[in-house]
Amino acid sequence: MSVPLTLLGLLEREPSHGYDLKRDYDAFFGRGKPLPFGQVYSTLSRLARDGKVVISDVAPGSGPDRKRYIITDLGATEVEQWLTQPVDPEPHLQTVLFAKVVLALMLDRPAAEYLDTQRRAHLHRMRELTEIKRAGSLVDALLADHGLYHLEADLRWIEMTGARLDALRKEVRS
Amino acid sequence: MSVPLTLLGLLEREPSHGYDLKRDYDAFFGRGKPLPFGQVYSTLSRLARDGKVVISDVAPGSGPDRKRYIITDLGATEVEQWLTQPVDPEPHLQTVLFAKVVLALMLDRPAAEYLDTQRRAHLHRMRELTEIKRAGSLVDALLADHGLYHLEADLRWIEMTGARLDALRKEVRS
DNA sequence: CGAGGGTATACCTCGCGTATATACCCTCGG
DNA sequence: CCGAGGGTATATACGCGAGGTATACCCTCG
Repeated sequence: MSVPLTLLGLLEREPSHGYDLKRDYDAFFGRGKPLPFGQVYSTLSRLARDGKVVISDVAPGSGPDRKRYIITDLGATEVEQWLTQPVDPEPHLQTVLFAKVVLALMLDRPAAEYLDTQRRAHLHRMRELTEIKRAGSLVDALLADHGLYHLEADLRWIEMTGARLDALRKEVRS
Repeated sequence: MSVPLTLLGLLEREPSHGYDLKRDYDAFFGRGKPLPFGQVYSTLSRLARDGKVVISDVAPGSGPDRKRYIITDLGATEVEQWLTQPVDPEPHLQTVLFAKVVLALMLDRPAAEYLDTQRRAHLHRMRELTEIKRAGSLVDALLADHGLYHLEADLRWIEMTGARLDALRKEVRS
């Protein structure tokens, strides 16, 4: 998810310190997978080392001193480029599902059954996501839809692969 | 892509040594992203450390001595479980695309333009994948289809998100 | 005074990648 | 025909970032 750039982006809103950044990150991007503290601070120190943020001042708060980080011009440029440049769309033709199917065929396991199990797991998760979408905010709905679309994509692929298992087995066993 | 389990799976076919494993991996799963040597050997030593493979013998070949690795019962069990259990379907509602859109809205950037750029990049890659699918083997076609389905999923999401930018901005700015 | 929350650091393991070492084989110029 | 390079097979060493756990520190409040 590119934690460094996300934190830089949050810092471009306003200067902040580690703990608050973690909270903001969790609120906007965490979605059930909170950012570990260790990663916040190690990322911040790498950003500081590379001149993308600087420590503006150190203020006593409740607990250890807070270090307020400010984004630099270099950091702002980096955020700008990251936002401007598109994500590289599916650059490596690799997927765990495919690896499992190929290995199952190599090892003479029931690949069709495995695909079926996977299909059920996908359908189950789709029901969960549908519920999240129904009950949640707009953000929840958008993220749930993203998941749903991709799960549908997987399902289509599972169907197609299931229909070609015999041919695939021949290609893999050579 | 779970390199450790893929290598374990290849080792279940027959005992082998690092170099050959790398070649098999590249042939079946690499797809333009070859496995670096360093990762092969460090993964193998972790597998050995954890008792999932053992070194059966050391034989001179052309070059340094080859260490032949054999999968253990523990390792075979692990492969079995990995193949049997479905991949966890989209467990964390997180995506770089979403993060970029949210940050663009926070920072008052033209999110709609960014989405448009992303759409073009996706369409471009889809043409590439279509060509790969047309020209390649069955394996290539399956992997290309996987990519294509997921790119379509992204496109749908991009369209929907583009249509909801105003509402999303309100939710993010609060 | 002790519990709990805010805030930070230290440290560990992986994944991933580059660079280097080592041994053998082939070829080609002197 | 010999030896110096160059290619290939095989392995190790090292470096960096991601991700996560454990711990230290200090304040507040019951």
